[in-house]
Amino acid sequence: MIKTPADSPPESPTTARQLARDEMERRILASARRQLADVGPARLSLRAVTRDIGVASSAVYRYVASRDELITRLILQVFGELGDEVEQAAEAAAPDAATQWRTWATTLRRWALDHPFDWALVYGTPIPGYTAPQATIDPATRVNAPVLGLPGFAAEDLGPDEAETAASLQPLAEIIRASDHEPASPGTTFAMMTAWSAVHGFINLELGGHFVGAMEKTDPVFDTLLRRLVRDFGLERT
Amino acid sequence: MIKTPADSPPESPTTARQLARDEMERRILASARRQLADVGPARLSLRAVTRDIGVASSAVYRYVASRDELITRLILQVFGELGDEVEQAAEAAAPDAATQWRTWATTLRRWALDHPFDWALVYGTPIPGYTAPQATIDPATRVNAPVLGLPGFAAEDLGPDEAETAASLQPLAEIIRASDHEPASPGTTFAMMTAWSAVHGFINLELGGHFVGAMEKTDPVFDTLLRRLVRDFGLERT
DNA sequence: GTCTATACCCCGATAGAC
DNA sequence: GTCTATCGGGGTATAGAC
Repeated sequence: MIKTPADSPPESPTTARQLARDEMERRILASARRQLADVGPARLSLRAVTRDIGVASSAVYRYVASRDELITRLILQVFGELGDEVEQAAEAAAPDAATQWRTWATTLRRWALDHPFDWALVYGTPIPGYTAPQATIDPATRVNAPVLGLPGFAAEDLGPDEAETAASLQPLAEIIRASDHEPASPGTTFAMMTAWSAVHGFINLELGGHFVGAMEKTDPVFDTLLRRLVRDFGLERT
Repeated sequence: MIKTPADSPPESPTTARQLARDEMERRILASARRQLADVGPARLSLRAVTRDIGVASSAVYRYVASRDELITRLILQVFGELGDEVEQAAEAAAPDAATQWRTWATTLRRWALDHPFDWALVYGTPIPGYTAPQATIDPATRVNAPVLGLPGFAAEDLGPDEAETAASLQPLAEIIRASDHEPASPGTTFAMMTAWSAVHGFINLELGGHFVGAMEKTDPVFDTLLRRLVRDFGLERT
């Protein structure tokens, strides 16, 4: 893509226009993110965005088709940022399964505490009247990807009386297989869902203020929780 | 409080007025509950309530001081219903710790799945701009009360390197002590918080649709989760 | 691509007549 | 206790001029 001077003027009209468009989109999304913290996703308003960035209320429709589409783009952006975060943390951490898993969980919680409203947008109560389109699924799975294939994630197999549980977790096993990881036993998939639930539950209870009055500092308790999960799910043997 | 005929007419004016008032309050709260499912707590509207029950928009202010107060009364109502539910379930169940705890957790989840919007009001993402008053604390603790004093709730003690975790859980131990239960060790309070997190995490991930595509049936998985918690936290020995 | 203007809605809260 | 009227906001979305 080397341009000779004859090919185009130093600033081609297309490029300049595109730059302006990109900048406008950036401003819209940034303003919407700010609004998210103010009034929450359910009361996001396109007009408030236009007021915020100083354009006419109708101007925004050149960039965003509707309020719902704006929400979708916010979700994509948030999942993208959180996905980047956990990926970078995974790369920076030691490769053993125990460290990888604890890094993932602490990164998730740290990010949730630092961006509670963004977290709520994707993992909080669903927004009534809004249904996330299919396009949000892939970015969502990326957040969990770093721990999907961790070896040794299971302290024990499911018992013969837990066949129904094992069967119900087949889809997750299929996802793991499709991601080019070692096949996961029912004990593994069950352990993953359990650990996932425990982490999300702790984070959401903490964000909701439900620990106030029952817990002094939350960091050490979460840390102990992770240590137990690592031990109980056999991750420390790797 | 026996009334002779001379004391008051068959229907005293006070009583009739009070009955009408009660009925009106009932209608307001019922309509608001319906709205909760439609638009969510963030967009609850007093005007919509008045439209719904067929009175002038200003009439509602004789019964509710403000939108925030209506939300507070909804929260109190929801905690009340959920508290009744878990209490009744606890009474109907066998008294051993394992059964009591599993009953509590399954009742919680069943209620959440049956009343997802009511559940979200009290355990979902906080409503931006609204802060729950102190009066909501007691009804909230009643929901957890049935499992506060369960004996044997701890598989193991916290280690000496987990002193900070133990210290952080002191407030919970104090709550338990104040409720006339056996003193709870740090291992017990930690186990309680862990179990609580796991249950809430599962419920909220399920309600958020985050299990779709990864889990077929959720009931057996939750059941297995509870069995493991009971075993790991030493509840089955009682 | 931005603007004004517009159609047609929504809201919380209060004043004052009945 | 309920009403009408009102103040002073808010919103989605489109049409059409520039």
